[in-house]
Amino acid sequence: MEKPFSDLLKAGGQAAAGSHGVEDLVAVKLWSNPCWLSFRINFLALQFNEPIYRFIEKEFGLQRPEYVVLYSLGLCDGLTASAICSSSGFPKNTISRAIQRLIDKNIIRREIDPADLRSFVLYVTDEGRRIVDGTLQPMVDREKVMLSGLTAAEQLMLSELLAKVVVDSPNWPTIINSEENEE
Amino acid sequence: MEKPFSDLLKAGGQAAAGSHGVEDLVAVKLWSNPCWLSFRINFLALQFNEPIYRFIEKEFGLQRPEYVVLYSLGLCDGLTASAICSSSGFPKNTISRAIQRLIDKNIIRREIDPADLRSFVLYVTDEGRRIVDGTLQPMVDREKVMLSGLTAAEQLMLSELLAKVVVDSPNWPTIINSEENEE
DNA sequence: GCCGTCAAGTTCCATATGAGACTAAATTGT
DNA sequence: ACAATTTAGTCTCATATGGAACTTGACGGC
Repeated sequence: MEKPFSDLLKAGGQAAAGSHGVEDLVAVKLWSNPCWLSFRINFLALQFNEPIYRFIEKEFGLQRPEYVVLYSLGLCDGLTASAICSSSGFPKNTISRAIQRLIDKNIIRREIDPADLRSFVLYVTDEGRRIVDGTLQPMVDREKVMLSGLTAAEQLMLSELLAKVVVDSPNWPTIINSEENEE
Repeated sequence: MEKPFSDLLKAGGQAAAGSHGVEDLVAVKLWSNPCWLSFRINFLALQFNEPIYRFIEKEFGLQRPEYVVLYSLGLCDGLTASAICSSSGFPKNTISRAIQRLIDKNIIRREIDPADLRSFVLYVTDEGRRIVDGTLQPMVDREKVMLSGLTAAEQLMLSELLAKVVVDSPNWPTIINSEENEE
C-alpha cells in the first residue's frame, strides 16, 4: 500500500526539521494535520501580526484597521476606501471608521473625487508619512527574523511560490458548496 | 548599481506570473511591497479562513474560537485549555469562553485532571466528532483549491519551506525593541 | 509544614467588530 | 429622459474580544 500524496505534503520537511524547540501541540498541528497549509499560514501570520500591531498600537496609538489604511496609502497614495477594503479583506464599515479616526488625528486627509461624487480620495499627510517611516523598519526586520532560518535561495523560492498562489486567487470560488442549496 | 536582494525577493515570481486577474491594489501589495511576506501570508490566511469560518458558523453554529478548540481536540484528544491557547495564539479568556460554550452544547466534555486540580482535560463527544467529520472535507477541499495553481512538486516545496519556518519560530524574539525602554 | 510565588481558569468590563439598514450618487436599460 | 439597479460610504446596534483583576491549586525554599 502506497503512501498517498497528501501524507507526503502534510509531513513535508519533517525529516529535515527534527523536532527540537517547537511545542508539543504545535508539532502535532504541523506534522499530523490534514490542513497543513492553513495551520502554517495562520501560525506565521500570527507570529508576524501580534508583535507588530502591539508595537504600532503602543508607539503610535493606531489599531490594526487604521494601520492597514495608512499602510495601503503609503504604498499607493490617492486610493478610495473601497479599494482598501477589497485588497485588505476588512469590511467597509470597519475601514470607514478607521478612515474617520485617521482624519481626526490628521494622519490622512480626504478630498472629494470630482469624477465620482460618492467617493473620496485619500492622501497621507506629513504626520502620516512620519508614522509609516517609523514602522517600516520594524516590520521589515520582523520579516527578516522570520526568514532567517532559510537560505537566500529558499527565501526566494518561498516568495515565488506564495506569489504564485496569490496570483491564482481570482480563480478560486468564494462560496463553499454546502450539501444542498435550499429554497 | 546592483539590484539589492530585497528587491529580488519582493518581486519574486513577477515575470512568471504576469498580472492577469489580480486586482490593482493587490498587485501593488504583491510586487511593490517591502513587507512581501506578511502581505502574502495574511492574504492567503484570509482567503482560507473567511469562507471556511463562514461555512462552519452557518452550518454548525460555531464561531472561530470554538472551532479552534474543537479542531485541536480532534487532532489530539485530552488537551488542556492552556495547551490550546499557546498553540493557537488566542488569549486564555477567549478560549475559556469557547470551552464553556462547547460544553453547554455537548460538543466536548471536561474531566478534572487528577494530576493537577487546577486544570481540566478536554474530550470530544460523539456530537463533536460528527462536527469535526463534517468540516474536514470542506477544509481540505479549500486547501486543494488554493494549491491548484501549483504543480505537485511546488506544493511539496511550499509545504517544506513553510514547515521549516514554523519550526524555527521558537528562536525568534517576541518583543520588538523600541528605541528606548523607559522607567 | 508554612509562606511567597507561580500557573490554570474564570469573571468583569470597556471597546472593537461586523452584519445589515440606510443615504446619496452613478450607471444601465428601455 | 426616467425608473431600476448598483455602488460608495455611513450609521445603528448587538455581539465578540481581550486586558486586567481575581480565585484556587501547585510548587519551591527553608
